[in-house]
Amino acid sequence: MAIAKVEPLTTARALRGPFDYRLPEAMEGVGVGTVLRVPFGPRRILGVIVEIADRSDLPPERLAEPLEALEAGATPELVRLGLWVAREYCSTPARGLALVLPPGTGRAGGRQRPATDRHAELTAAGRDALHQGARLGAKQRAVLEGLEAAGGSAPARALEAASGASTETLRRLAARGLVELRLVERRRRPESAAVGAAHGPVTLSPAQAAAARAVVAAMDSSKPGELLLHGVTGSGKTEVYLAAVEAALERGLGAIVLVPEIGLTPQALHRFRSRLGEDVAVLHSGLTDGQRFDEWRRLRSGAARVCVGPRSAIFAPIAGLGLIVVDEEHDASYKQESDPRYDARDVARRRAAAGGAALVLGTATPRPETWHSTTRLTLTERADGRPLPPVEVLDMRARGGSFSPLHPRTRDELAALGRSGGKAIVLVNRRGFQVHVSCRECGHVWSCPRCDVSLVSHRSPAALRCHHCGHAEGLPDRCSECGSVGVAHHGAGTERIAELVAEAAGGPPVVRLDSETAGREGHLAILRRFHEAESAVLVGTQMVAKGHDFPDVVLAVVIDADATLRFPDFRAEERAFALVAQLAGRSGRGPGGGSVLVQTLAPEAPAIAHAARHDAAGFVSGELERRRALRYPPFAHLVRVELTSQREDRAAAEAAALADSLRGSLPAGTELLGPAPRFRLRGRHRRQLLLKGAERRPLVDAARAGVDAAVGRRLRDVTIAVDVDGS
DNA sequence: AGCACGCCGACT
DNA sequence: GTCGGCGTGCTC
Repeated sequence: MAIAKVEPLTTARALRGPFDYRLPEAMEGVGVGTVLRVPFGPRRILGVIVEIADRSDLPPERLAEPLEALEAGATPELVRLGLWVAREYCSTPARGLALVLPPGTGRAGGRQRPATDRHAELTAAGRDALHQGARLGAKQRAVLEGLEAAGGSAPARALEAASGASTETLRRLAARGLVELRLVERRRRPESAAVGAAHGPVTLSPAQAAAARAVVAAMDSSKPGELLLHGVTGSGKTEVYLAAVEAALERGLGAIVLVPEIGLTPQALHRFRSRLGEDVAVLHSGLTDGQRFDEWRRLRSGAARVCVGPRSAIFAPIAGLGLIVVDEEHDASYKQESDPRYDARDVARRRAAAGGAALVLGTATPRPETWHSTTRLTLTERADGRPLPPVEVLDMRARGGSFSPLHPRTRDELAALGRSGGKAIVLVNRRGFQVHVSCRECGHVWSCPRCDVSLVSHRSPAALRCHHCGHAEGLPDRCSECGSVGVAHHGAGTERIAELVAEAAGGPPVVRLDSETAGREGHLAILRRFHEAESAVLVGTQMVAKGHDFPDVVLAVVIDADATLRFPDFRAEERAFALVAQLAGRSGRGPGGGSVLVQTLAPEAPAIAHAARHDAAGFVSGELERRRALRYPPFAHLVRVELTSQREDRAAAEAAALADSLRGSLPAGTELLGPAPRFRLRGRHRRQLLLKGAERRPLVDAARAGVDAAVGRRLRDVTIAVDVDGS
């Protein structure tokens, strides 16, 4: 008797599967990864088969049979991967498995099915009727003629439109056996950018060709391993990926290409599509549910063998993977910030190792961890042969009473741009440039009612907004505490910087790109506006430094480059370095060359100084020394356990209880820090515990044991999430 | 998580 | 007497 071990798809931490079900003989094609609808107590729920066994520990009379098997499910390999994610990040099997199932599975009303069109097909009898003068109505004749002209088969909708016939006409013809009506699957195809001529492979430079050969050699070896493709901005890493993906396809293997969330522009997609055609499927948040489901199925069935997408595309259902590429591997969007808090780069490493695929991590600004542990391939030149632009560091300290956020050199360069044309990008490091509002009389600061942060002042539309939860309220005209009418604004926001930039540059239009304008107009529409302008300045936050390539940018400016450094985060240094280096790489990609200005209060900080010299190797080796000295990853590991609740006392009590139970079972050499309060977010009070130790495995095991014990005590209204080596 | 069961107080 | 509060246990 076949027994299916089924993990129920509920969000509950307390529900511990798997549960055994008896598989009836009649249920065919069922195996590990199949999604079943099963009776569960008085309810019916969905579950995933995680194992097929030939016996159960339970007496047969207690076993129930599944009600139904869903058509689309995951592969056994992906079930293992999903369960691994659940364990590794101390989540639940259901949440790990949800990542590898068809999109929408288990969500209320989210279950997708293929879209179909009714098609009519001319039968032999229909052809005879048409030519041998059978009795036919005018509309019936028109339909049959239309069908014959279309080669014998056509969508019913088109026939009806062309002949003026109704659905009823077709149904009558079908009843007489003159046509056959069938449902034909229709693919809901994601939109692609305007299609130009499919450009074939470009000629690779010697360095690109050598890198591609190394990737292919790895793919062909019995133990492919991992490679870091460290190429300066503009060195043509994408061409190396494309060559490697083509090699994988030639070998009958599949590939996954991960890109940062914001990097998945239609242009980037189009490049893969025009080169690899229908072999490419895309999975990203901009698709409709139907499109996502159809793309998933194309991968599952093998109709597409390459998946391009953000973080979650690491779970693409591709059998026979030969290659995984992580483009811009330093990008923070590879980390999921909700439970399970997985890191797609670590999942990629796991999947590549388990499936015998090669892993390529590409970037101009490698993370210290990757640099430390991965064989390097290097592209030192830009693909067009142009030099990297010179970077000038502007010291913003002690500027003789001038408090303009723009350095005089910045103003001069913008003015020069205004006179001679061309484009500039100005990156406003958001963290240093938010405007908060306080009372001049009593010092009252306007803050979010649901989060413990100050509200940020916006001018158009005028409002105070919370950047964490989206709360918005009108600008105050008097203090809610003391009634004073003196309300002070502190700091200069992106709006203010954009005004100052427009002033300095004179003529050219200023295009603002931040989360606010992107939400209103759309990120791509704004970039397009900038792209199409003759001369313009793009002013905005982090997103101006990502995922695009404008050849006519001659000036890049970073405002307050070190703001990132002033935050207590062990990744602050690498983030500041990447930010400046990535933005610097946007300038001077055209014949006119370019320059970069970096405004900072910390010109000597290693992250700034190395970025100014385009010296990634120097930065990373120094940063690794610092990490070693301070015992940070990759030389030690951090596991963060976060407890949240609407009720502060519950969060505090559970955090204290969890700390107690952890203290009793900590591996030797492990530190436990906390519980520490974290600022309230979206109305939820938070407490955090931090485990620090030399080895990752015992830390994760201890955290999981602690979480399981807490669940055993009943968490009620407290939720727990575990973050491994995050920040 | 749901849902049933059961054991207690405060209403018609 | 019984309606309903939520603490406890169970789901193959």
